[in-house]
Amino acid sequence: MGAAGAGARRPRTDKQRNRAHILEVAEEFFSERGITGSLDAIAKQAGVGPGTLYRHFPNREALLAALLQTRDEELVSRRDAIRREEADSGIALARWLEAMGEWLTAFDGLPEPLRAALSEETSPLAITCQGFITTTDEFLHAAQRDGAAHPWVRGRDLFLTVLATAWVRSAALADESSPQALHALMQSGWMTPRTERGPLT
Amino acid sequence: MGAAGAGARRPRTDKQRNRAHILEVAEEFFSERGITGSLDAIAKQAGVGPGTLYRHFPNREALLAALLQTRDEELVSRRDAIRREEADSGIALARWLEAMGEWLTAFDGLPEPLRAALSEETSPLAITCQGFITTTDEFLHAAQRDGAAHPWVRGRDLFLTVLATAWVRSAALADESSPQALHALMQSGWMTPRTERGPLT
DNA sequence: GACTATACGGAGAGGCTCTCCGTTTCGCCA
DNA sequence: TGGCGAAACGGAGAGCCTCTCCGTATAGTC
Repeated sequence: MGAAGAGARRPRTDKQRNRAHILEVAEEFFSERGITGSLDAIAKQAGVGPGTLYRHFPNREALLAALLQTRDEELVSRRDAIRREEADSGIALARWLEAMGEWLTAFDGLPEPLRAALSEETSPLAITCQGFITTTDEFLHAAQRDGAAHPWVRGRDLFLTVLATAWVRSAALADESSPQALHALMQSGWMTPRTERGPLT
Repeated sequence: MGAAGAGARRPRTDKQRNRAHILEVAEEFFSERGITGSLDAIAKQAGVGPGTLYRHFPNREALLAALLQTRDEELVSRRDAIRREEADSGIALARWLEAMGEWLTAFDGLPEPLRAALSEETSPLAITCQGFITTTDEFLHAAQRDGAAHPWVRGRDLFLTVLATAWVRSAALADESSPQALHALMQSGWMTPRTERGPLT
């Protein structure tokens, strides 16, 4: 089973090698200087021509999407871990939102293209976002069933809030207590007053 | 009184005319296409050379700051109106935050440079932001005195929240009810439960 | 080892920001 | 009203970026 066609050639090894190497270099590049650096510079540092880079990844968004795929899988693992470990649905939701927030700090400037992708259909990043929203909805519905979250909140809104919070973080960092404050603000926005429930820390 | 020096020449009329005309064109340009358009295109449309534009406004941020000054004054008027008209400090704060949010939609893409300006000292936009934060603090302190706002919130955090909300709005607009939802989320973040107080609409 | 599909590389087109300097225009004063 | 010097103009162009095109090199197959 599985041989698509007898005439199909095995893909060239240099292609795969180049792709992998470009990704390595881009990962380091974006991590250190943010996602707005020059793609030609990445190609040069990877020792390939610009044409090669653009053939593998037709634009910055595509390159970014490929880089995020690995991290995306890590986030899926965290999601499963939370599901497994956390009995309290409110805390589970809080942990999931926090995990997404951390994921969004992988590269400086990451929130921007994700926001842009949300408005477009044909973006590889849009699929990632949609997955996040779906998962958020699952955690949220559980929390709402248990009365831990306001019933009028939706997963999409929570995702947007986390995204926006990640976006302001770089400005907030100038003031050391702002990140916590924003986190608290956001949390007290969706969370119901925990009168009958234990402290959430 | 006030003649700085006897040798001071009156500024050239073409200079002032050009400056005003560039601002007119830029206002329209930014309003229609967002703030990321080509500055050279603005110069061309204004009928001046690029050199002239850049002599008046050394970079995009300076041009933006000049454009915002007029609108800034309008916001100051609204602030004064709120102070004059609104007795309930909680509602006053809510109205002020809403006014800032509207102000931030003047041009598509405006939140981004403002966030960037927050991290820098030498930006003309930073002064504007600082003014907003100060005013927010005033409304907030009054609201906190009256028990309408949580005591742990700070003006800076509220400003950042409004800024972030304005930033996600373009993505949120894809879904028509998101803006309201985000607004509600944010508001229930800083507002204390209004048990003893009238409904806020 | 030859043959062909496949991928590579880099020159370069087109666009943007911003600068520099020769030329023009304006305000002042006689 | 005319001349003069300061002030402003304008556009060529340097430098950087994204992305394309096509002649050349190379991997896989037989």
